[in-house]
Order: sequence, then C-alpha cells, then structure tokens
Amino acid sequence: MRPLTHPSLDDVTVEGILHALSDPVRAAIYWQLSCADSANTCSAFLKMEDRCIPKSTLSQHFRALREAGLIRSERRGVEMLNTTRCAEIEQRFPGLLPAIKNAQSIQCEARKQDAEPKRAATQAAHSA
Amino acid sequence: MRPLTHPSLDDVTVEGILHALSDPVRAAIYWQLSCADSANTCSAFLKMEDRCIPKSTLSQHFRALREAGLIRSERRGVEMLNTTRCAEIEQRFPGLLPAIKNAQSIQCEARKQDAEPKRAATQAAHSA
DNA sequence: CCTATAGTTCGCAACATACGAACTTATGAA
DNA sequence: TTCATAAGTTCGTATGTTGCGAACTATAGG
Repeated sequence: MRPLTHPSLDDVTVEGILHALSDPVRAAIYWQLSCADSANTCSAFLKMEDRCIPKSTLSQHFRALREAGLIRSERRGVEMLNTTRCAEIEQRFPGLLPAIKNAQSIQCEARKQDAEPKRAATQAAHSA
Repeated sequence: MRPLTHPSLDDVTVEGILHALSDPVRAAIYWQLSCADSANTCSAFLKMEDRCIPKSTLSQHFRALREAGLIRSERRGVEMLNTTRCAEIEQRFPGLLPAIKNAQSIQCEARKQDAEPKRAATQAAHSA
C-alpha cells in the first residue's frame, strides 16, 4: 500500500475540482463530508441513498477527491478519517465551492418539485 | 446530419456543466465565446494558443458544450454561429458560471506568476 | 454542375471507470 | 503468538469515453 499523497494547494487546479465534482457520487460524498461536524470514514458511505456502492469503487472515488485536492485523508487505526480542504480551497479560489454547492442544491430542490406533480398525477389516475 | 439539439433550461444539470468545463479546451472555447461581442464560428478556434486542434475534435467539443446547455449553435449558411447561454444559466444557477470563470482566471494569473521567475532564472543562468 | 469551405460522422486506438476477487494492514480475542 | 475480522487498497477485466484521421454532408459561388 503506497502512502497517501495530497497535492499542495498550489497544485490544485480548477479543472481537477470540476472534474471531481462532476460525478454525482463524488459530489454527494464531498458535500456530506463538508456538512459533517467531524471527520468521516469511507465505510460510512457504503450505502448512499438506497444505492449500495462497492467498497472498491468507493475507494477510487475517495482517491479521486484526494488527488483533486478536495479532501484530506489520514489513517486512524484500521480506518480512514476524511476531512474536506474547503477552507484552503476557499482561500485559493474564493467563492468557487459555495457557488457549486448552491447550484447543486438548487437542482436538488427543482428535482423534488418535479417529482411532486408526477406523484399527484399518478394518484389521480389511480383514483379515476 | 442530424439536426442540432439543445437541452431545455430545465434539463441542464450542474454535473453536465462541471464536466463540460473540466476540459481545458472546452473551457477556453467557452470563455472566449462569452467574451466575444458577437457570435463565433467553430473554425475560429482551429488554432488556440499555438495548439492546432483537429476539426473533428473541435466539432465534438462544440457538441459537448451544446449538449451540456452551455452554448447555442445555429447554422448560418455554410458555417455555424455559436453563442453562450450564460444569461439563461445565470438565471437557473445564479453565480455558478461567474465563480468558475473567476477561479479559472485566478489560476491563469498564478501560472503566469510561476512562469516569470523561471524565465528570469534561465536568463540569469545564461548570462552567468 | 463543379469546386471550395465549414462542420459532421465513422472507425479505431488510447485512455478512463466500475466492480469483483485477492491482498494488506490494524485490532482484538483466545 | 496466532487467528479471525474489519477497513481499505490494488489488480484484472469488461465497459465506456475521448481524440483524431478519413470519408462524408451541406451550402455558397462560380
């Protein structure tokens, strides 16, 4: 097992960040980590929103986030503690992560709104 | 040749935007289009920053931008006029594109700063 | 109709991604 | 110590995506 490598802040690129967050699973992991008041292990994400994500896939996603500079991981015994580097990134690219997060949540809300009328329509069809 | 398709604003996704702009060539095309006071053809990008990008590759990049909802393309005779849809996207995801653009330009400046000392060092070495 | 020009599509090679199986490392019990 | 277990990583492979040359399509102007 090769040691964990984290890019220095100067080596973090916008393209890397955008690419890492353009994957829905990684984006979900990232925002969840950024909301968590304490560090989080990988296995905490084995089940995400009803989807069961294989361990190996998760491991790759964490590596992608780490290599993009979005998170910092450190071994703690048998498990791994992951924390976001958002303060650092905010320093280098002010406003970037908040803007992306805001957009994601707008989209998330819009999807909920979309789902509502459909469910109502289905119910109406059933009762008719 | 299948007709040009543009997603409706509701179908534009954050992941799609991030993915489209995570490619340096597409990002460059996009920002250049957004700076252009008028619409721009594809062939205007055949030579970008000393790099010569093949026509077919360019065509794919334009398609990617179009399908992500970032640009609108319309035939005008034998060529294609491309315009950004940034006003629409700003409406749906306020602040997203400006934040990304700002980050890109910060990175661009940082790279220039990085290049300077090197060139100076090289000159010093030559004169020594 | 012929030719030139701007883009698109096709086909293939190179690269990236997902995931099961096998492996490594740390922990705790016997 | 030795064994079992748990958390992650790495490997192999199947599947998907991307880049680019060659062939194609569509339009404008002789």
